[in-house]
Amino acid sequence: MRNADTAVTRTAVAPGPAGSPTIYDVARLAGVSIASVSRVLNQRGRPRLETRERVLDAVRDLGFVRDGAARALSSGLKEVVGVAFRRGEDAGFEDEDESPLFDEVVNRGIEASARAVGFDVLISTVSKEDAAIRLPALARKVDGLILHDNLLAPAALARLAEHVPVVTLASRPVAGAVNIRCDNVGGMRALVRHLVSDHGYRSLAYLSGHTDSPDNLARERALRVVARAAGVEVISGPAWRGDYSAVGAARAISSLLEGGVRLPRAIVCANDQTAVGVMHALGRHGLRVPADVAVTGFDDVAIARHLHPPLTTVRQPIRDLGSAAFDTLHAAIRGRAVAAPERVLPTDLVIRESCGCHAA
Amino acid sequence: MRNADTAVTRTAVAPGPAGSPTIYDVARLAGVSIASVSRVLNQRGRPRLETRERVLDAVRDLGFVRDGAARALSSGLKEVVGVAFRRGEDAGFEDEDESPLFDEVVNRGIEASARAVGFDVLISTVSKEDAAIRLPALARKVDGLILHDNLLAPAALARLAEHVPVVTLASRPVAGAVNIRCDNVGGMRALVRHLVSDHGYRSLAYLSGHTDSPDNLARERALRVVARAAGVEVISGPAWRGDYSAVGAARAISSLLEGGVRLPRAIVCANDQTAVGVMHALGRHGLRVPADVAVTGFDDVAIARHLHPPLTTVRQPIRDLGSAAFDTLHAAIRGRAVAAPERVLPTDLVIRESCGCHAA
DNA sequence: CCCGGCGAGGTAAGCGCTTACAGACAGCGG
DNA sequence: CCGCTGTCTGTAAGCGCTTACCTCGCCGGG
Repeated sequence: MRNADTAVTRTAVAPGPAGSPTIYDVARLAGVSIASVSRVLNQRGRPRLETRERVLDAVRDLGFVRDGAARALSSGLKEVVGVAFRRGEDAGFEDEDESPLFDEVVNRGIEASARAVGFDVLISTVSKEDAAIRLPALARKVDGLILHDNLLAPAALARLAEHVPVVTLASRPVAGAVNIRCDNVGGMRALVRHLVSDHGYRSLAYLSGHTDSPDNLARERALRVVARAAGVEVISGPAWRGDYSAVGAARAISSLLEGGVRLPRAIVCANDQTAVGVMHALGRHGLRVPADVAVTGFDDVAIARHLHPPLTTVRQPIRDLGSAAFDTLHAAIRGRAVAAPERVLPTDLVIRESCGCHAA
Repeated sequence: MRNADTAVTRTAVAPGPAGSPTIYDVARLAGVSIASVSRVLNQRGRPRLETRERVLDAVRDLGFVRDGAARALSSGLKEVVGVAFRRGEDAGFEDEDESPLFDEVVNRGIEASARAVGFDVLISTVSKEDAAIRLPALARKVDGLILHDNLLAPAALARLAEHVPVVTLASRPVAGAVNIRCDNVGGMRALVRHLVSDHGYRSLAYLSGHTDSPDNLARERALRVVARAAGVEVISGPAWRGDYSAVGAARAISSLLEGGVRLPRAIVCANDQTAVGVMHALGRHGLRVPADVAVTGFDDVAIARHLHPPLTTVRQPIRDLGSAAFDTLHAAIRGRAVAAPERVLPTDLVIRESCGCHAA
């Protein structure tokens, strides 16, 4: 009755959009109950072959696809994970950035893994200010959350994690939330040793990323530790502050150069984008890389290989970072697995030419 | 009863995730009915001030947020739009691309507009083969779809559009689906006229994008029309086929050069990424831009301004493309508005230096 | 003093699914 | 021939919300 009723109303009122067939329509056409339809669709029980076929035929004829909201409400699984990352706090957006590169690749990793198990990805850019309001709301539209950057203070994060599985990327582990990051220390150590031992450079500078990024902090610290141990000078100061972007880096280098500051033998950049900006600015001012100043990156983004000269950098398995984040989250969504509070992915030193090495 | 029941079960069984408070919990704590809670939350009717406050207090105390699936099922609005774009058909993914730039920026425009009305964005990359299966599924998780590239054949698209509002980007209008694109012809016309009339170049080549992209086709056609009218030679051939990516373009130029082909006075690229690759390859072979060969782009992506020399290109309001797509979709979701089958956004010629002009 | 009108709030019916439970029916042994 | 088992299918409850509809209490006017 309810069934016939709605069907009538529908075709009468809205023949266009909003008129998708329901499971009742399928059941009626197939001459079975909605339970049978659901069972066939979900492969539960052992429906008779004939039943199966009738249902499948009806599904095909009607072009029926289950409604996500109804399924989610009923089964308690939305099959959607939310991914939040920071964007557009300062600055208008015209010049804001030229490279969503890193996050974008991570997201692609997330998405690939998600699709493999039938999940979709709800992308949301959030500013740090409204994270406290937006994230809980986002949480109710998804089964779990992946947070880029460290969008939430530990306390707020822990509170959120009580209600929904949460995985953070390149942040710090917090009760209830697993953190995924790469081995910054190992990578940076290998890189600096190469510059110091193999090339014999005696002065370095670190052009930083966002100062509240754990990755950035860990990288800088590792550099300093190795440099100090080797008795190598580390030039630093407020002018050496970047923001992970090429424009920001170029700006920093230009103002350094125009201020007549002495440059180190090698500039170690917080990430590849920064290195792009640095090489660009250096080039503008007539400095050659690596002859005058060596430059290195971090991440091994696709462009790194195509720069002039090719960039020596530390490879992170960026895409894997995303896959790992999703897989961990998915495990948490499924059962109550997830042992370790943190998962660290390996990094590799990739030697190309910007450090002063020659192509083979 | 149901109410008390579930509450008890919950706190007993799952104190962690999955234990979000429901509207029943709020109602009980506030000492009102669920209808009142809902009314306060949705601002319907005129609840007494005291009722309002009790509800709001309870909501705050419990940290209650409405479940998206339940809301969607009940109200018929998911407040989510799906965005699908093509990715990873050919090639593994290691070298696949270096620039999600254009689509990414469009998506940001979509997201910004979506957030303004409380919508979220479900991102999904789809290959052309499984589009026919994945898109209908995606459609049932969202209120409307935005399709980048032309993922679906017109017939399939029209069928999909019968069930859910659809907006396409840079495609062709189809019954039931609105298309959003920019004024390719106007932009290209202005660009080619500048090269021909202002600079007097007598030979051009067009380094294409994907051959099944309507944008690409329109741009090439416009170029040919203007060139022919001016009696200017257009060099072409299978070697001039790119794929919108910098690596693809660099590869094309390199093989052209190594094949000893004569280059035109100016290379008009299908998009900015292509121009990046072209300039890079040209540089590698000792050719100067624009002295030996002029190069132009299309899109005016952020890097265009920072190239060496700065790129002359045609600006598309990329972000606006996304906003317009969302706004159009949103209108369709709301009521049955949406008159025109297509919306064309303006383009502007942006003259910088790669065409041969000098900086001011 | 009673009744109609009015407005706030409660009751309950769905939204389209999944699934526990019960019914129906066939095949079998006792 | 009855009852039991084991399959398959149907019935209906419920997921957490929104909202139509109705109740209740209060007020003013007749």
